[in-house]
Amino acid sequence: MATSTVENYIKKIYTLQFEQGGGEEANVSMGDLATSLDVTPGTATTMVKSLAKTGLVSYTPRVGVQLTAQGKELALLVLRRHRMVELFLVKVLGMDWHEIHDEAEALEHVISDRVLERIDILLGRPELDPHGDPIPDASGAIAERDLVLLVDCSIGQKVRIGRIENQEDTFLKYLESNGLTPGQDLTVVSADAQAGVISLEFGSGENRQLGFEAARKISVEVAE
Amino acid sequence: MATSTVENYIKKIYTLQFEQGGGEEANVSMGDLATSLDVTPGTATTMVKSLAKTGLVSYTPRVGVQLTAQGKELALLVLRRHRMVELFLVKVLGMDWHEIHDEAEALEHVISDRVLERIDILLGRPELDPHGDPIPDASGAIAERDLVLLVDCSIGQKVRIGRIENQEDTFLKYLESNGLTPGQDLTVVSADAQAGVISLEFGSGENRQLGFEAARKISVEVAE
DNA sequence: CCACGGACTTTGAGAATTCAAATTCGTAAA
DNA sequence: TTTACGAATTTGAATTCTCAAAGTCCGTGG
Repeated sequence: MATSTVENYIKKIYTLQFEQGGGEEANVSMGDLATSLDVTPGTATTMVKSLAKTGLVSYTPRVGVQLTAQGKELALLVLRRHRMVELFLVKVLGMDWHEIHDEAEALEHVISDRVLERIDILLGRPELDPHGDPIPDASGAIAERDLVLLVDCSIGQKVRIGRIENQEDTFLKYLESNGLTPGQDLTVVSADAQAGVISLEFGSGENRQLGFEAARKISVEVAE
Repeated sequence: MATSTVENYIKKIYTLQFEQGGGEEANVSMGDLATSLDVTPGTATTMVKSLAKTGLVSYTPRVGVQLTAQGKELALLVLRRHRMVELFLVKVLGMDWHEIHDEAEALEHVISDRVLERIDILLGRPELDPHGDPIPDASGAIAERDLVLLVDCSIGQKVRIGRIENQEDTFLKYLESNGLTPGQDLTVVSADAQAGVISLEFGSGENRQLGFEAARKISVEVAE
């Protein structure tokens, strides 16, 4: 079985390749990988070479890594465990939205299929984690969505918060206490490009202003 | 922080020293330790020497190991996590009593204090795990009980199942499907030393026979 | 067409954990 | 006492993961 370390590398390569990079074709550089895993470049190179030997990635020296089909499968499984655990911690254990990431980071490597399935049932086959990230299903499929940055929305659009791009603790805490969590429906009331402020209205009629800076950290689904 | 391996050694030394051995004074032999951890004796010796260096155990070559106060504290914390997780898996995730041990074995090393506290609250500050083993409280204290083997009980005694000494899957499965779980109240109706059979009565009036072999694997509290 | 700089790779080494095999210790029996 | 056996320890080596530092590759500016 894959060690925690291997799972972390594979997961990171996945997010770098598919969620921040250009998809199937994209190569993840050793530099980026090393930086985001907080190891030295030499360590990343060594590890990636060994991952390549086990068939989880394909590696071209001085170009980068890509996941193989097998690697992608593992990545999605780890992501599934991570996100399921996060949701579980919030929904079942009542933990705060902003304190769950590190817990999930540790738990994601030791959750068996059996436990995962139990949690999945308990939570009612959820599709999104508390950050709004999609949870791959047991076969590794992820529900695709069309997301745009809140800052790019035009006036009058009805939107639903999809995911939060920034995982900083203070930001999450702010959003949480202001009801700006994934799933929340909003209407863009106005946007002042000069002032850099966007105005939102909740279903309840309440209003809230957000700076462009913050509105760039929130992705939304636009209602048809 | 202690690695999983270190926690496993400390936990095993604890159970060997206190739960199967002679308590505070007892020395755990390298042989016993190695056997129950499924490593070679040389490995146990090496590891124990390094544990001694970190102050978790005191080690006398050719005599054995004992936990220091510090080691005992760690052992009780690990035991707390293990047992709490087991109970959690049964109570919250609805898993079967006999399939939880291995899961807990992995999870016990990655449960943070924060999560542990949440689970503790969710379960209502429980004192016993599903096998009937006491769960140390957050400060490491364990509720003491007076247990005797069911096989040693005399006729007419009212008893409550305290713990199951044998963790074999098939045995646990049998007990579970026959209602012989910790907490269950029973009366010893008769015992035939020649036949090696003991007869039990449930509160419901139902009766059940158990061989001495099995009755030696069940510990009970005797009602005053 | 070459030197530079930055990114990447290689190399040597160390920590943690393990095993197999050789050695040593202690004691119970002779 | 001396021996012999079983238990424990030591030794040498492998695995996995890591770092620091030295070496290599390659696109860019001159």
